Amino acid sequence: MAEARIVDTRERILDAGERLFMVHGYDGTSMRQITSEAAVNLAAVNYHFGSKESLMQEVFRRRLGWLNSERISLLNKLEAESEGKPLKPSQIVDAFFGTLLGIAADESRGGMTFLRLLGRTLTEPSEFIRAVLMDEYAEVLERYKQALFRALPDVPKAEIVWRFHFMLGATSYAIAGTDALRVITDWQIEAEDSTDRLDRLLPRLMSFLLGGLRAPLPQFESVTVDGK
Amino acid sequence: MAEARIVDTRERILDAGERLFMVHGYDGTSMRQITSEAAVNLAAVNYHFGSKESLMQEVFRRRLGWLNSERISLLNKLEAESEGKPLKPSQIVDAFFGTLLGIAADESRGGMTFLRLLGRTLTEPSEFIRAVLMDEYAEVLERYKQALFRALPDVPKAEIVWRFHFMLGATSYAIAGTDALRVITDWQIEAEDSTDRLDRLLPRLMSFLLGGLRAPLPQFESVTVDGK
DNA sequence: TTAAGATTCAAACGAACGTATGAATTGTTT
DNA sequence: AAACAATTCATACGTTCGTTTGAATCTTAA
Repeated sequence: MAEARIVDTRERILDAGERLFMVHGYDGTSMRQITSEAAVNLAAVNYHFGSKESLMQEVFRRRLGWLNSERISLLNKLEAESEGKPLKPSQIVDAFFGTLLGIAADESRGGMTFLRLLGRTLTEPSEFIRAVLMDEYAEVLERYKQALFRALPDVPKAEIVWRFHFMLGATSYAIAGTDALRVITDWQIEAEDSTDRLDRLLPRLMSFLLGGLRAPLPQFESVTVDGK
Repeated sequence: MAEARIVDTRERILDAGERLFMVHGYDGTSMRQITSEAAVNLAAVNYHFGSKESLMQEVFRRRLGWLNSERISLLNKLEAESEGKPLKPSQIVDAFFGTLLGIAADESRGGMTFLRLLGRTLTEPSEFIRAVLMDEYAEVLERYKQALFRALPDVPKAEIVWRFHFMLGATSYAIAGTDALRVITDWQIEAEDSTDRLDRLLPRLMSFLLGGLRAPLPQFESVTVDGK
């Protein structure tokens, strides 16, 4: 069976690349590491994907395609059910970030490995990676932005955009930095095993995000660094 | 004057490294790029710093030393003034994140360049970089964590730790990703010039962070993705 | 069974990497 | 001015990088 072999090789490369890019970053990962971990020949990456950059693109495309179409159809469903009335902010936030966090427990969608790769990549403004993310994300972000505008008609649009931005940051960091911060500090987050921690991350994060989204609007006059 | 020359060379290297590490990351930046931008000889980095890794360490140490001692003394001052009573959460958040954001407008402390480097580095779990950050950050994080515990005696400590974590993420992303997200989407955040945007970032972020910090506690039972 | 196509393989390519060296230059001290 | 130390410089070292190549192997189909 030729197809099985091809798929195996391609997917083994994608899996290895996903994991290694997550741990060491794009520039910190070599083709030899990838092909070695995937147990394929060095030339296989260039044969199947063309180049290292194309491999990175495919690593993202494989996961983001599903994630974002899921987000879109979830939003469509919510809006269909609401019959023209604005959605609740919590519904929107839940749909966007809940779908994302749901990947953590689903190894077939990339699991924590892909989530952490995505989290760290959002702060790496490498030119071609930004292009890939922009390509995959533009439509989804626009749809959710508009939904939030309708859900919060009294909040200035600029403020909503910023707070969406902050929510993305808190989330991406909550995922990507989970281990990093635990090492940076020696915080003992009580005795939660890792599945417990994961189960509880979503409600914890959601409370935080909604609290931030619905916070009182800032006052811009006479603001100083020391808060006086 | 020999000293002036030494300092010039060292600082030019540090400045160039800071900027290039911010743009391209550690692995994506070569010594030849750094020495070329700094207009010094290729061997100067190894002469003055010993290695590329040591240079990276020094780039952080140069800025984090001041930042964190500032944070500590600010907290000391606040606690001295409060005469044993717990601080207000907003004071603590202001002291920690306000000091950080204050760097943005202060070129002599690194400005936006260093802030964005710091932001993107927190999601890069490279071994030796983590060690540097841990070294510089451990004391400050512990002090502020304890202050938050006292300020919010009714909130479980694990919850506070998580929310501090989320706040760090929102902030780091707000800084590091400012341009990235503006490119990912084509959001027009009205007609604010960049200094206006910077002036308003702090109050905007602070409102969001405090809203998240003081949000209702999450309910862990029967939580589903769609929030029903 | 055999020809054609798809995939894997070992080996090599030039380029760029971080680092080291020893001579040349500059600055300081006597 | 001479001796000494500190710094800069051009150059080269050995490695590793991403990519390419052409032969070998495997799969599919006539």
